[in-house]
Amino acid sequence: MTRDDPTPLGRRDRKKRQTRAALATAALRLVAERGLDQVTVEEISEAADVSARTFFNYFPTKDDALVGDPEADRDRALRALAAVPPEQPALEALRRAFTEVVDEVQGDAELWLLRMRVVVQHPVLLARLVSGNAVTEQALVSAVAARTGLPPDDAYPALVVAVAGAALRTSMIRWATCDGAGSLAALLDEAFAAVAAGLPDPRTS
Amino acid sequence: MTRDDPTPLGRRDRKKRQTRAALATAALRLVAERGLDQVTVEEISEAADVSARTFFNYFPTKDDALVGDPEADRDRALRALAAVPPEQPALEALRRAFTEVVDEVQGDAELWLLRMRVVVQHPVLLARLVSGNAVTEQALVSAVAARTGLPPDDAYPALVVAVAGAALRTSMIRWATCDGAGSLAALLDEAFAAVAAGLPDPRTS
DNA sequence: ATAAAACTTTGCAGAGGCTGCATCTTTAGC
DNA sequence: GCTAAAGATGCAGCCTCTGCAAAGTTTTAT
Repeated sequence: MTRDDPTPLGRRDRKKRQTRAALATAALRLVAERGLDQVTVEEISEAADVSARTFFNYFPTKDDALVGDPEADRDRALRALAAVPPEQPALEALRRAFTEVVDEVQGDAELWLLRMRVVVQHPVLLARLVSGNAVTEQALVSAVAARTGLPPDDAYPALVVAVAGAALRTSMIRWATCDGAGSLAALLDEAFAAVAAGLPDPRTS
Repeated sequence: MTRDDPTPLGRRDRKKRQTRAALATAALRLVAERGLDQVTVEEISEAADVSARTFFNYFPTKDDALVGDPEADRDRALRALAAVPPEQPALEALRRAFTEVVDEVQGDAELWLLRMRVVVQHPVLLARLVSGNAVTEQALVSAVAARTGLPPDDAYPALVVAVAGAALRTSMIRWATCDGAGSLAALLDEAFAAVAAGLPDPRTS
């Protein structure tokens, strides 16, 4: 009758995840209430019931506690991208890869809505959210270059990835400003459709 | 025989510009040599022959000394955008606005090549370069919304602006990685043409 | 020319972000 | 249980950035 534990993690790793989550949510909650500069690391740590020093064992920066875990998202996106058959055009492949990420986001809607609210009110963080993608972006560019077989100095891979990223970003912001009403995936599809159509001026439609 | 001074600035403003430029170039040079974390504000200030305290009278942040003057670029872009007749589609209007900015960049090629080299090696700065645009972007979104007459909650303006920004960013990085060989304006036009065509997969052409 | 006004530079003190190191506690594996 | 690895904590210290007040300099008005 003993089922496989869905999480083969020991108590130690469980506690780590727990502490990390506690710090992240405490940070988001406090910053949402008071603003970025009115919250110190010490206050965040206290809210999560750990020492201030421990905070920096989990996040290299105060900001990093607010923007989530870009590495996880990157891995997810890369795996999803690799799963799309190479015959598919790059833009469509990226749309599918991002759909994966977007599903994850909508699964944690509560958390992500709070996060996006905080992020749009503090452009420094928006920057950080994008720069977390700077690493991601490079990986995606390489993947696209490989799948299209283009020479490594071609402009296309970097351009598609950057544009697709722009579509994802605006979709997420739009989703958050509507307080999560509606499907994020649908917004993303709309955005990608508009891009694939060459962004025609809507007046002339 | 007294000609009009081409710069109607007093000695005070001239010195301010001079100091600002000295700080910015010193910062870029030092960071290019040693890396972002191996340069302190005190060293930058010393290289520019002012006190460390004065540095912060010019730039709110060490990073800000490296990314240039986004406000100036924003104003230029907005003015250029306003000058494009409203019948032109939004994407084309943005292309022309950015051409203005790009001309300015290529005018200061030396400085901008150094800046881009520094920026690509420090994603945090890339972030800052983009976030300087976060303010710019909002202004551009409003301008596009106004010129297209779309409802303020429409997704289109934010999407075109973000995508156009992505095209600008990748073009500038591409230009810098080729050490400024070739015309930045030409690269930008290529990128915008690809976007306007819907980013078709280059293999199927 | 001179004095007042306006602005800049600078030093100082201090808060907060962040790191390295040593120590102590908890957990995992035997 | 015992030992070794890993995490948590405290502490000292550097750096970024800000407010304040004391110079010093440029501009303006007389």
